[in-house]
Amino acid sequence: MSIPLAVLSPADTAACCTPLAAGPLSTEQAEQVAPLLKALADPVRLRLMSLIASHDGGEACVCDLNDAFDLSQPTISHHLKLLHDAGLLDRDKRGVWVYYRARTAALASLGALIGCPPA
Amino acid sequence: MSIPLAVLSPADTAACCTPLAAGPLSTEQAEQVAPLLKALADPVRLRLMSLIASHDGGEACVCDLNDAFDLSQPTISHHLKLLHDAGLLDRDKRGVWVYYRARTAALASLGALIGCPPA
DNA sequence: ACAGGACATCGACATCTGTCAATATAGATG
DNA sequence: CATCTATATTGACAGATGTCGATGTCCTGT
Repeated sequence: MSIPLAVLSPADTAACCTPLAAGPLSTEQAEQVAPLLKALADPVRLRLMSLIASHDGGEACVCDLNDAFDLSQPTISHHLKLLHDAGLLDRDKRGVWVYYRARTAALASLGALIGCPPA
Repeated sequence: MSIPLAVLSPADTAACCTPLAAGPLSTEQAEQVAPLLKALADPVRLRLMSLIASHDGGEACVCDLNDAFDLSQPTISHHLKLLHDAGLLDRDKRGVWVYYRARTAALASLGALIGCPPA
């Protein structure tokens, strides 16, 4: 199933700069956006996202990610699942390895909703 | 005490567009940013921020905010405290009333870190 | 000084979250 | 098939989080 980003992604929000300040969010909108922020709101998951997003080709193998943390393999797998379930990561299994790719469109929409640097 | 936004606010991040993808976040950076996201990662607090940020003069009285939710007054007070402690809201007591103001600079820095719409 | 209203703090509670060790699954290779 | 390796799932547990009712604090009028 695809990720419902309708709240975030319409072209008019691309006009940029704190739609948060553009008008009160509806309860429904808030309840759709909060889970995305919650998925990002953890130091480990933030680092995972930045590691993946900044990796060559915009994707990274789990095997590389495990080594970057002082955490157990199941814990990393758990965080990756949360990010994937939230729609912030795409998953691609190739042979024995699994590659995750950052959904930059989702990140951009989220960032735009929170606030952009004032032109 | 002032809020440490050094991780976010230097002018070079204003260049915009997913610094998340610009390079791996350090553990320290991730641990500084995550609490800000965590403060925002709740439907009630998201609505509070948008209500305050979009209110006349960029500030709102608690008395108005309480009415906008189906929650007890202590609960709203609690959420406001979290946002204030995270550095996303300024607090200003005037007489019997307390006014909260959105820290748009903090929001903009956060938004820029997560991602902006590709130019 | 007193009473009333606006907001914060406290204590309690159920639920959610991050972590691990143990185990399962699935693909590659002998 | 048997085995090894990479990743996911499960079960358990300590600690964090959202909510409330009760109570405290501080300002303003009377």
